[in-house]
Amino acid sequence: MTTALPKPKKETRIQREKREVILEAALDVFAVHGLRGATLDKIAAAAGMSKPHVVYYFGSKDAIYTTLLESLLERWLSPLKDLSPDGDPMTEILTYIRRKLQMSRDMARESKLFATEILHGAPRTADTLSGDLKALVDEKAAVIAEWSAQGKLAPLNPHHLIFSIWAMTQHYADFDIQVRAILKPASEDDVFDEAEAFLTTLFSRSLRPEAAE
Amino acid sequence: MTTALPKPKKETRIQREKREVILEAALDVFAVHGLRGATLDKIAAAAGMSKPHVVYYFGSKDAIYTTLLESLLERWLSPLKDLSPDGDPMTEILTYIRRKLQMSRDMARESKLFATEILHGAPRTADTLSGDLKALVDEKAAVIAEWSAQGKLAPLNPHHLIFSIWAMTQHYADFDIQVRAILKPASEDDVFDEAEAFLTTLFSRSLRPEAAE
DNA sequence: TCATTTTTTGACCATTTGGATAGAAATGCA
DNA sequence: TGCATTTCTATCCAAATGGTCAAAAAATGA
Repeated sequence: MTTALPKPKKETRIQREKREVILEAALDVFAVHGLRGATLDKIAAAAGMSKPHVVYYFGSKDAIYTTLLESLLERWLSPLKDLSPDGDPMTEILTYIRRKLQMSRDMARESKLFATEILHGAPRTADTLSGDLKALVDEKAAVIAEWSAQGKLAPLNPHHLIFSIWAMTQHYADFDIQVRAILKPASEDDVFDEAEAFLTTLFSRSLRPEAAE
Repeated sequence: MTTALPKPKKETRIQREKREVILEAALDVFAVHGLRGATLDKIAAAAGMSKPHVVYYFGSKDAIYTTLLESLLERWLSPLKDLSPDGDPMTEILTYIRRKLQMSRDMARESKLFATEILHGAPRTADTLSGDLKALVDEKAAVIAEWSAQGKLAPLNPHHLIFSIWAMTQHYADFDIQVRAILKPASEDDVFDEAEAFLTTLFSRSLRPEAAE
């Protein structure tokens, strides 16, 4: 993001493209090897350019990693942001689950990137977690709690409900190796179709207002 | 590693103790930094001995990691192994969930170790996953399916049920940083007590026979 | 066109790190 | 006690790796 103060200096087309190629290649490498396991050589090879060239565009391996994390965060959280207090409660939550599962299917590398980061202590995401992310989750948890209070959903701890949706949907991306080793599915799609049916059943049974005891 | 053929050579007490100290220290380091991020120096420092000494007992960093993985696997899977076809279905499953959650509380480092391993492609666990683990899961899934067929549980894809239990319980160990950043709990225990209540409610509602639609 | 800027890389460097060597200290055993 | 084995570490080495440098090649603009 150009600070625009000394030199607005529009980013050239070639710069935008090269940075994009590097980020794409780095995502591949980081998702498989993690930050420490990824090397500039591997990233450069995956991007089809020399190592100094990669450094020329980003300055350091760490900068690539940080840039990736930041640029993905927005897209990563958008399904939760879209959960609307004005919609039908059950529909809103089931839609959120489906969209999150869809992201595990389409953005498995990104999911693994975040998972590794948090697993290793989130050294460069800690602020976001207890700042923006906490605020977002608290806001949506309040929406869900309100739905429960109005009798539109069975009562269920809303924070843990959100955690459980994260855990279960991301599981299919982060631990895909294990899931596939056990299910031995004919196609990748089978897993996600089954998962969607399972999650829909699980949560609709638990959240139907009559389900309360 | 003595091949044990020419000399059975009973392991001395000091050997057993030192190896134990090293494994304990290595678990600390691997859980935080992953295989690549962990260095022999860090492990040696954590174990309170010199680097060559660590190598003397295990031969290589990789050997320590592999030994850890193997020696933990048994304990890791024991709660699922104990799920008995002869017990009360709902009790068996809720007990399994509670024991698995207990393990996330007491063995967070081990959970992170496995998570990182699988996340990065399970290069040295792939055989176990599609062999012993698959067999175990298939066996227990069959038990659950049978319970459903007998009308003792609401029908629910048993494989995905097991996945969901893994995902949700391990989430509290693997992503503890994120969970704590959002909940800001007064004590660690609060999180797990809430989680146990949540999971019990979620699964008992979904599995009660009447819950089927 | 030709000077200037940007893009690209081969060669190189310093640090980190896994691990080997050799020998010192401790221990066990006759 | 004295020899053999085990335990332990200081030191060193080679490979891997993040990053620099100088200079070539390509693009840009007057």
